[in-house]
Amino acid sequence: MEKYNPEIIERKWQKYWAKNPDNFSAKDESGQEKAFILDMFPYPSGTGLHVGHVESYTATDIYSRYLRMNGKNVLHPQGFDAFGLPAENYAIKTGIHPKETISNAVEVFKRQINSLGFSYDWSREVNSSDPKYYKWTQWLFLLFYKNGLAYKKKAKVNWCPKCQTVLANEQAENGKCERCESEVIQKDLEQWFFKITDFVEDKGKTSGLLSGLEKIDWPNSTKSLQKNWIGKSVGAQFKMQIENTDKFIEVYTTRIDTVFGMTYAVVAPEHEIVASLLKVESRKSKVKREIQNLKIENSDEIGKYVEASKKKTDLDRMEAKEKTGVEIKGIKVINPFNGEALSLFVADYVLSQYGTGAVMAVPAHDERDFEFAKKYNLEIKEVISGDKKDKEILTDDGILINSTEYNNLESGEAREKLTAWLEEKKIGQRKINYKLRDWLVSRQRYWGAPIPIIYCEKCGEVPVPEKDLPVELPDDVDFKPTGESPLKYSKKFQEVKCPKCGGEAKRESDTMDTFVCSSWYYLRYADSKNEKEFASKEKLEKWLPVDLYVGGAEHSVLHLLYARFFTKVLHNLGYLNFDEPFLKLRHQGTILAEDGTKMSKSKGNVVNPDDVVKEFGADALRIFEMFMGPLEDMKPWQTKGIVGVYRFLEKTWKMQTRINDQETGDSKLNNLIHKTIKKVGKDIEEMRFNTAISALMILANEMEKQEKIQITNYQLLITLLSPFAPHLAEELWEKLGHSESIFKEEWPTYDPEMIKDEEIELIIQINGKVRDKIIVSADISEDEAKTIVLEREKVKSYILGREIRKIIFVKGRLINIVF
RNA sequence: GCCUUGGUGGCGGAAUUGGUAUACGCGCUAGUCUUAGGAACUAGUUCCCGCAAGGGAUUGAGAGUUCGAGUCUCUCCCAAGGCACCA
Repeated sequence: MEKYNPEIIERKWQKYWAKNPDNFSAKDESGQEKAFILDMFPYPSGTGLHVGHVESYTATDIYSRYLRMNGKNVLHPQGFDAFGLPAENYAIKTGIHPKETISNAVEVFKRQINSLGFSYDWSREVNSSDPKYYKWTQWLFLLFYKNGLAYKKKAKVNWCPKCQTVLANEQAENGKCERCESEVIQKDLEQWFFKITDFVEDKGKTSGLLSGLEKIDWPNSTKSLQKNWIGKSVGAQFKMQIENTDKFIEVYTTRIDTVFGMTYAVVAPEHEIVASLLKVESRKSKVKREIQNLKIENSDEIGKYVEASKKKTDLDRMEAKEKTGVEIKGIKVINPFNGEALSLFVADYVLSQYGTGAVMAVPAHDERDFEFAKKYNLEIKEVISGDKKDKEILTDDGILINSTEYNNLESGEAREKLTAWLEEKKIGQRKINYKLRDWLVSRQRYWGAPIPIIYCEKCGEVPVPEKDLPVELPDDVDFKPTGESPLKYSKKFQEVKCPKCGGEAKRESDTMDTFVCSSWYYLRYADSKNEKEFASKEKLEKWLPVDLYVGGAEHSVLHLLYARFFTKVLHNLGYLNFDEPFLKLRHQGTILAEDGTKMSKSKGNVVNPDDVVKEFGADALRIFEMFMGPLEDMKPWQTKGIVGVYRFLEKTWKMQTRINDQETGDSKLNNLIHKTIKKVGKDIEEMRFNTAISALMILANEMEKQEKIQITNYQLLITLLSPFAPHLAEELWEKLGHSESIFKEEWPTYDPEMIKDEEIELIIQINGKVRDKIIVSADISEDEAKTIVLEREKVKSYILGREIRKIIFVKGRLINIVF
C-alpha cells in the first residue's frame, strides 16, 4: 500500500470534480426539494484567501455535500464582491488599473478555493464589477428612484483635507482618515440616499426591519445589534411656550414621568431658535413680531459659543470631558404641566440630529443633566422615588413624588397619563424616534457602479432610460484624488445627450457604495445569466430565500441590514414573494493567531492556507478548522493541532489494508456505528462539526482495534467522513472498487433498534455522590435495581444501619440512595 | 454606562439539556520498535493526600432551589464584541 499522500489524491479529485461539474450543480428543472446554501461573497483582496474564509466555506461545503447526499437539490454558488476602495487606493499608488488588480486577485482566490475542494456551482458565479452584473445594480437604483426611495439632499460627509476626498464612514473611523491619519472634517455636499427609514416598521404586507427579525433564525447577538442600530425609542414630544411670546420650542423625551423635575431646558447650538434669536439681535429692522419683546442680554457670548461648537469635529464633541453651555439670558420657557418659567441653555451635549434638537432637563433623574446642573449650579428637584443603589441619582423608573395629582403613580402609568394630557391639550403627543438614518449611497470614487442619472439644464434630474443600461465605467481615468469623483474628468463619460430633450447634459459622476452591490447578489445566483431581468420571477421563487447564510460577524449591521432592506423593497414592489432574504444565519468566529492576538500582516502572524495545504493537505486543513471548536467561537490557531487530524486521516487510510468482506457481526461495534450515523447527521444539521468529527474519531479508533475490518463498516466510515474529507473519501471509495463518485451515494441511515443499549452501567449514588457502578440490563425495573443495589457490600457499608429516607431511580441511568 | 456572548484540566474544547464533569484532539510521562532522531504503536495523564486500596476537592466568586446543579434563580467579578452625550 502506498503512503497517504494528500497532494496527489487531492489534485486528482479536484480535476475530476472540475470535469464533472454536474456533481455539484443546482438543477433548475429538478423537482427535488431545494436548499440554498450561501457564503458571503468575498472581496478579492491581493493577500489571497484567509483561514477565516476557509472556516466558513468548509462549514457550508460540508453542509451542502450532506444535503445533496440526502437527496436535496442544492444551490451552493460563489462570486466576488469586486468593487471597492482597496483596489482603487492601490491604483492611486501604483497606477495599475483596478480591473487588472481585481482580475488577478480573482484568479488567485479561485485557485485557492478549488485547492480546498469546495463544491461550488461555478456556472452561476457573479462579479459585482462586471457590467453585466452592475447593469442590474443600476436598474435597481432606478427602481428605487422611480418609487421615491432614492433621493438627493445636502448632507454632511466625511472629508479628508489631505487626501482631498470624501470618505466612506468605514474609512473615517474614530474621526481619522484611514490612509493618511489626518483629521476628518464634515462637509456639506449633495448626496444620494436610500430611504431605509421607510422600512423600519411594517409596510403593507411587508414586515419591517424590526418585526422581521422575529421570524428568522439568526444569532441573538446579531439581532440585538440590528435592533440597537435602528435604535427605536418610544417617548413624548411636546411644546414649551417661550414666555411673553406665542413662539414655542418643542422637546422630545422618553421620561415624561419626570417632567415635574424639569429645572431648565437645553437646545443644540444648531437649533433654529438660536439662529433666529441672534438674527433678531443683529438686524433690529427685521424683528419678528412674536419675539419683539425679547431682549437677549448675552448674544455675543451665545454667538461665540455657537461658532466654537460648529468648528468642533464630531470627535471633539464626543470626547469633551466636561459639558459646556451658555444660558440664553433674557428668555424663559414655560413647563406646561406646572406653568413654571425656566432658563434656556445652548449646549452642545444636545444633538441637533436626534429628536427635536431640544430637551427638557431633569438633573435629578438624568446623568447628563445632573452633570451639567452641578457644573452651573442649577436646581435639582427629585420627582421619582426609588432605590438609587450606589449612584448619586436615580435614573430608573420608580414612584412619582412632587408631581401634583400624579403623585404615587408608577413611572410607566404616569407616562401614559401625562402623554394623554398632552394630547388632550393639543400641545404634544406620543412620539417614536429612531437612531437609524437614511442610507447615504453616493461615493465620490471611481471603482464602483456609476449612478445612472443625467443632469440636463432644461429637464433637470433625468434617470438613464433602461435601454441605455449599463452606464459603463470608462477605463481612461486619472485616479489622483482631487476631491471629486475621478469620473468628472472623463469627458467621454461626462458629456451626454439628455434622454428627454436631446440637449447637452452631464452624467452624475458619483458611484454607488459597494454595499449596494452586495445588497442583492444572492438574488442573482438564482438566474445569474439573465439579460432581461435581474432574475426571473420563476427562478427567484424556485431558489429563494436563502436557507443558510454563513459569514463574518463584522457584517452584522451594515451588509445584513441593507440586504434585508433591499429584499423588503422588492417584496413591497411585488418582485419577490418573501420579505426576509436569509432564513438562517450563522457567523464563523474569528481565528486568532497562535499567540491569541488577531492575525495581521504587520505582526507577521498570518497563517496562509496554501502553506497548510502543502504540508498537511486540504482535507486535514478542512477538518482541523472544523475541529478547533464551535463554528461561532473565536479561537486561536494551533499548528500542532493539525497533526492530530492528520493522524486520524492517515489511520483511516491505513485501514484499507485490513478489510475483510466477511460479515462477522460484532454487535457492540454495530451499536457504535449506528450511534455514530445518528450523531454525525444531527451534528451536521446543527452545524456542530467539532463534535461530529470527534464521533468519527471515536468510531475510527474502535475499528482500528479490530484485527479485520468489515468492508461494509469501512464503507460507512468513509461515507460519513466524505463531506469533511472529500478527497480522501473519493480515493478510498474508488479503491474499494466503486466506479461512481462517493457523492452520488445516499447518506446512511441508522436503525433505531441498533442504537438501543442492551446493557448499561447503572450509577449508584449515595446522598448524591457516585459510590459504585454496576452493569445491568438496560430495561431493569426500579424494584429489581433496588434489590440488587442494596445487596452490594459497598452500598451496605455506606448505609451502616442508617435509615434510608428515599431512593431515587432514573431509568437507564442511576439510582440515588438518600438518608 | 447600555446591549450581546462567554468564563470547564497545561492548551483547543465535550457533557444526551437537571442525572457518571473533564469525551475527542494537542501536549506531557513511561514503554515497544529503531543504529539514532523522528514517525508509528501500547499504557497513563483534572488537582491534592496515599506504595496501593481508597479518600477528599473541583466547572470565575458567593448564596439559593433540588435526592442531585457546569446546566435553573439571585448577587458580584472578569473577558471579548458592539453601541455610546440618542434625552
